[in-house]
Amino acid sequence: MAKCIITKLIDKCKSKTYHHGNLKEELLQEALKIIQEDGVEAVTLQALGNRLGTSRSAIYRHFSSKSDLMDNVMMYGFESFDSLITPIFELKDKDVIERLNLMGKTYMHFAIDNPNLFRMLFGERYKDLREDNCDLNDEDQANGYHSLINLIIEAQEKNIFQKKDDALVITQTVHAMIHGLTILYIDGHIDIKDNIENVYEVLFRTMTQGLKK
Amino acid sequence: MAKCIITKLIDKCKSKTYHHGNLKEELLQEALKIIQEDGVEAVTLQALGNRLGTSRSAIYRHFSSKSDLMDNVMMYGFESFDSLITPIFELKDKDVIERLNLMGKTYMHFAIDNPNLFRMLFGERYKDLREDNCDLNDEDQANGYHSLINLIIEAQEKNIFQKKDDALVITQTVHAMIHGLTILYIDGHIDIKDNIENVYEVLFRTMTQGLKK
DNA sequence: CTTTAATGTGAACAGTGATTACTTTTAATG
DNA sequence: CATTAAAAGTAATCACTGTTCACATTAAAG
Repeated sequence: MAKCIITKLIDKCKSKTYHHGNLKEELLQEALKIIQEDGVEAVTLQALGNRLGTSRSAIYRHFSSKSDLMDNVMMYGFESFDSLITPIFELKDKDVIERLNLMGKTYMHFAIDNPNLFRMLFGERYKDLREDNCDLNDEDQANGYHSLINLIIEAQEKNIFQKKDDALVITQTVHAMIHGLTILYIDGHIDIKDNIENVYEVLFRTMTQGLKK
Repeated sequence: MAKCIITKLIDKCKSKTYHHGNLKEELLQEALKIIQEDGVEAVTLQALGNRLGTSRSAIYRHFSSKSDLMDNVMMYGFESFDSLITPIFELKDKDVIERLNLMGKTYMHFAIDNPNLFRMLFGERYKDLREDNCDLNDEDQANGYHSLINLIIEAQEKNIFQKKDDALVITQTVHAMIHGLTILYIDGHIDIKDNIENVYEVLFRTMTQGLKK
């Protein structure tokens, strides 16, 4: 009798089967939500357990450590980032500068929409990950960078950008410029009262002007 | 007798007076050292206590919290950063571009020499600090930024940089570009085999070229 | 001196990630 | 179908974190 009520309560709480179905997937999604809402430091095993109706140690049935879970979260993040960026390079009807501009704007707005995730993806942590887990490096970063390099090479071949500097170095220059504005903005080092779109426009114009043939 | 030996041991350990003299100052310096050596996350009250020969709770006689201590560490960091940057703007014998170039190089090399401190100073944390503690904002950042704006204005007045865009916006553009290269490099997103000085040179040339009259 | 204020300590507390022995549920096998 | 083996979740525990508080010690002021 008593057990019946308890069981019912548990059912209500979990609102699912007792073995929770796909806890692994939900852990990743919930971690992403917490990162979005309250930042990466708010992702705690307790918080995850509370929000998913499990104990905090349940995680260790699906990930070897919290670090392991966070690494998987980052892979999700990179996929979501890539799914925005990659299609841009396929827009062959738009000219090179337009595509580059769209890439830059998309890069910045992904960061504005997902500041905490962006910091995680492009911050220091990724460096450690590269050393241990080569999957991310080869697949995700190289993928995005490869497309960007090709865009720069195309610009050089069409005599829009100068050719005296190496395409890779120019690619790094372009990335650095756009990334700098992005990270300074989301970290609050550019005053809110200034129109970020305006600063972006000046930066992008300065960049393309400076790279011209 | 026994006490004598113990006292001697304690003296040997602490190698100073029992009331430690200037623990506040040493806490700040030691925290800076730990940040330099092992990163900001290695700064722990236990670690500080061990290295200075005190208990971890001794800190609370000098700072209201660890956060408070870290804020003071940041003020030290900003001072050290400013002492490198500010003199550059006074070199009136060098032309505007030279001063700007020196500023950019100094900015980047400060970060290369003190990556963990740099991340702390120009990362997300500072945003929170600005809201609470206005001292830092008004004194440090505004100070550095003010000098840079004046340099940009000088470049505009001498017809070296274009005048159609606002000096503040150009200043933010310049900062973003140099900061972007800097942070990408120290966070390991630019391959080590590439010569960072070379990428800097291309970036700086692109920037000044793009800002020309 | 004596008193008072400043400074350092050790024990406690709640929170963190992690490990362990244990239970429950699912799935596979005879 | 019943039994067994594997998978999945839990509670207790550990070492660590920052923080607080009652207490001890030292320095300074009266």
